[in-house]
Amino acid sequence: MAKWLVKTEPSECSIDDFAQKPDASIPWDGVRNYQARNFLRQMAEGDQVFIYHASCKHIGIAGIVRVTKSAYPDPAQFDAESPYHDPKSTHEQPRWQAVDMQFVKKLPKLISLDRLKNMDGLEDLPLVRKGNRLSVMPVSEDEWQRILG
DNA sequence: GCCAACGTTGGC
DNA sequence: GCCAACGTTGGC
Repeated sequence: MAKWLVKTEPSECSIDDFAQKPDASIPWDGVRNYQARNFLRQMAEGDQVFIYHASCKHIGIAGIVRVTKSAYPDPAQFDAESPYHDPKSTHEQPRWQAVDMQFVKKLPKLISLDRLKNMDGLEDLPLVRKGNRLSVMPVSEDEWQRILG
């Protein structure tokens, strides 16, 4: 079972939004980057995912969710009213995918970006590399355990 | 296919 | 709010 990390602005969707509806599957949509999309496509039901809070006061990994539905066409791409609308996308050949995710747990204490940067064994994690903007990335089992450890 | 211009991300 | 880094767009 693979492990992942996704970035989010907590003002948009935070770990608390998942925690408030622990039984609900929440769509993870709006990914509009090809590399991130390709990782979304690889997600399988049951995969665990770190929720990373970005562009906010307390930056870092805030909790864990799991994939409840693997990739399907992101409805927002067809919605002309949506900020995620993509006029070049068609139902026949949708460009963008979404997955559904469900709450697993909130970490007792947020793991800050600063701590992640100073942790051994995370050198290959795109998150801590300078200038990296990838919003969906794989996390190896070893990296996952080091982060939780 | 190149690359300059532009837009976005995201830490600080 | 600033700005470095990066991705995308579009003219040529």
